[in-house]
Amino acid sequence: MQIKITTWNINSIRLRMPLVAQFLNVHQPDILCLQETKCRDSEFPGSEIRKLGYEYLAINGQKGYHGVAILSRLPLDDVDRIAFCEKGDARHIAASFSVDGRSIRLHNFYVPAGGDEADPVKNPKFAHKISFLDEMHRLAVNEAITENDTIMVGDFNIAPFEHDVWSHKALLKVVSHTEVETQKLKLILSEGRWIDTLRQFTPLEDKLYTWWSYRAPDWAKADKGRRLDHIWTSRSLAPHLSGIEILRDARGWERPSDHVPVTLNLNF
DNA sequence: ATGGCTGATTATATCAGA
Repeated sequence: MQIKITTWNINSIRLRMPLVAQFLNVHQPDILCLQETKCRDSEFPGSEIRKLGYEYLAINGQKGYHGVAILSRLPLDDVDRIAFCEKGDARHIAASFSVDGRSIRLHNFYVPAGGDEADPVKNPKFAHKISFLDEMHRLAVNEAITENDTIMVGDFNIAPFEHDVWSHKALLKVVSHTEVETQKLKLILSEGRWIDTLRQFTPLEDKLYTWWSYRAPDWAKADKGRRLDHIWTSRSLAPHLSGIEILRDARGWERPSDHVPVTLNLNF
């Protein structure tokens, strides 16, 4: 059987619920992981989502900022929310689902953006991002996670490789592509023996973006994108990976998010 | 031309995003 898992930074679930409904109806993922839902759990449009066939919801929201959620057609168990950096931010949610008789653990992250200046002394937001990555490292190299069927998705807010940004040279000092961030993310990737599935299916020398700034007058023409959204899997899932899709078209929808849906297909 | 825009907030300016 085939399973589709999508991650999408929605930048307000309440504002963009019509786009979510359109996406679910057309693309029919089994699981949709959202970031930047920007609302309390009590304000989350759960009944509308259930009517679309996504009966199982795991949400971790807060007022106005951040917020993550997992929408699923498959039953979800063992929901967990890790409070990274003890800030009270809603930036993580995990749940397990079953497919082909095996239990798969799914972690959904919203890594801090990190502010403007890539200096943890001058910029507390960048210090927070670094601390978050250090805590994420401890979690993601733990054998209890890496030696089991696990998927980590989300808006990691880091474009780790040269062709994950429109210009490597122009962005080396821009938060999301600085050396300290890309090295930390690559270390998690290698020490945890994760598979970076978007790059598994796209050569490193090909440009790959999932986000385009709102500020470009013509985002498609300028095409100054970055790959900030990720889907990583444990080694154990390697034989089951069948493809990825980045829905670039979604950036051109009416009142779009600045991120587009990113999907992994698995076969069991 | 990496902020030129966008979204949330008990708002009519400020913060955050990246």
